[in-house]
Amino acid sequence: MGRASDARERLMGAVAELFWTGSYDSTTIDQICAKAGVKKGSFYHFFDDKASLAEASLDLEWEKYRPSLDAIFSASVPPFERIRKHCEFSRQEQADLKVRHGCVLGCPLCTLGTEISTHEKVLQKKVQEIMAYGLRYIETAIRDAHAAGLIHAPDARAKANILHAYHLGLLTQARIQNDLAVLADLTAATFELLNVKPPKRLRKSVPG
Amino acid sequence: MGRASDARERLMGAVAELFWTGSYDSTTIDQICAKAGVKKGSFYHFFDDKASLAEASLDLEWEKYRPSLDAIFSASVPPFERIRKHCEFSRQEQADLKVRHGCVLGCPLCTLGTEISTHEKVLQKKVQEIMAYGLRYIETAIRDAHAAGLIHAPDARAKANILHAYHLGLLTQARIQNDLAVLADLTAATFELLNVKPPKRLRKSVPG
DNA sequence: CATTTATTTTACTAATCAGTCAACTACTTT
DNA sequence: AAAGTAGTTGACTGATTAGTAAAATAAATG
Repeated sequence: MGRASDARERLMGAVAELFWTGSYDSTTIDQICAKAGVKKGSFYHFFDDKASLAEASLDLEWEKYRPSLDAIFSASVPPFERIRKHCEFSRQEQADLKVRHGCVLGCPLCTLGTEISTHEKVLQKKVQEIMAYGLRYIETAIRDAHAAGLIHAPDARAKANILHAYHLGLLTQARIQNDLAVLADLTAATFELLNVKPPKRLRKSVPG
Repeated sequence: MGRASDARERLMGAVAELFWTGSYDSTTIDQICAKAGVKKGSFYHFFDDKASLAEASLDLEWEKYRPSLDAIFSASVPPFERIRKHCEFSRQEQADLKVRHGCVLGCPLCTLGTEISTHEKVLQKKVQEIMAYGLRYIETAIRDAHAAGLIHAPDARAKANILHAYHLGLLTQARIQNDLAVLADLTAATFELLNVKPPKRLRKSVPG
């Protein structure tokens, strides 16, 4: 088996943070190595280049993030409650990041995807793939809400697309403004988009 | 007065296109010079560095873009019609870009702002400034629509923020997906967000 | 026509970059 | 303990990079 090492994992972690707190193209391999505490020779032992590392890192970060979404969007939770929790989780996450990094960082997929889409096709595809996963959680929640008669949304995919685009747009704005206040309206506006009042206050279903 | 030159303008034009079709950090000064047909010495005659050029370019591009928005959001046009035109202008613009560049490019401000916000504070501020201008057009249209009794939106700013975030989110997705189809729903969804049917088909105002 | 001013050009430096390589180390297997 | 395997290291190369500086050129002015 040879020598054991977690350098591969350290590199993936370092790059995820550097891309998020900075940008893909401004992050050099030397920087990544320094942050991970790995020498450049080792970098090239594990990865072909920056794009390969980024690809592996996206997979890993998604696997680490997935359980959170699975919990938030659990089928055992009422559909609107899922959406509310998702909004508040997202806001809280950004607040934590601001404390830790001094900046509102927004959505890492969106940030990376926007930057590299025109010139890193392999990464673009990976970003698309993971984003599609994220959309499905919302879609399912909408579909369940429709089935429960809580909302009229015969085309759950379309409705989910709207919520998702709004959510990403707001996170993007929060990053650009570097201001958490941008996210203050996230929950309320999301339910405004659904034409319902947020749950907890709402016990009466929309007439079908 | 010395020797006349449009090298300054050529540089600003080149950089605007390079940032939009690629990214800020991956664009080198040599590339910019090559595209503008300007030697590097001349570059540094006119600008201190890439960020200074970017800043000047943002101002210029905004001045070139402004008349389009002024026309679309003319007070002589009914408020919903302004919003509809804006959506369709945006979609058409992306379609033209796709023909010209082979890629859906999304919103240049958003793309640049997302990338540089954490590490180019001067540019970030400039992006914020111009984005705020864009938001005001929507805000005014919403306010006019409310005043005309077409919609119930006592907080025009908040409503405009929602439309704006959705619009940016969709453009971002269109860039990441490299797919114009993402924008197909822009107009309809925008009016769905306003809880009204799009104009032209709508002649009856919402009951107040 | 001489001077001033604005722009252009070329050649240059020094730093940084991605990527290579061969020697070296530590662990596992036989 | 010998051999094989996996990971580490540091020194290296060549290309590309941002930025400089001084001479050359072209237009405007007196």
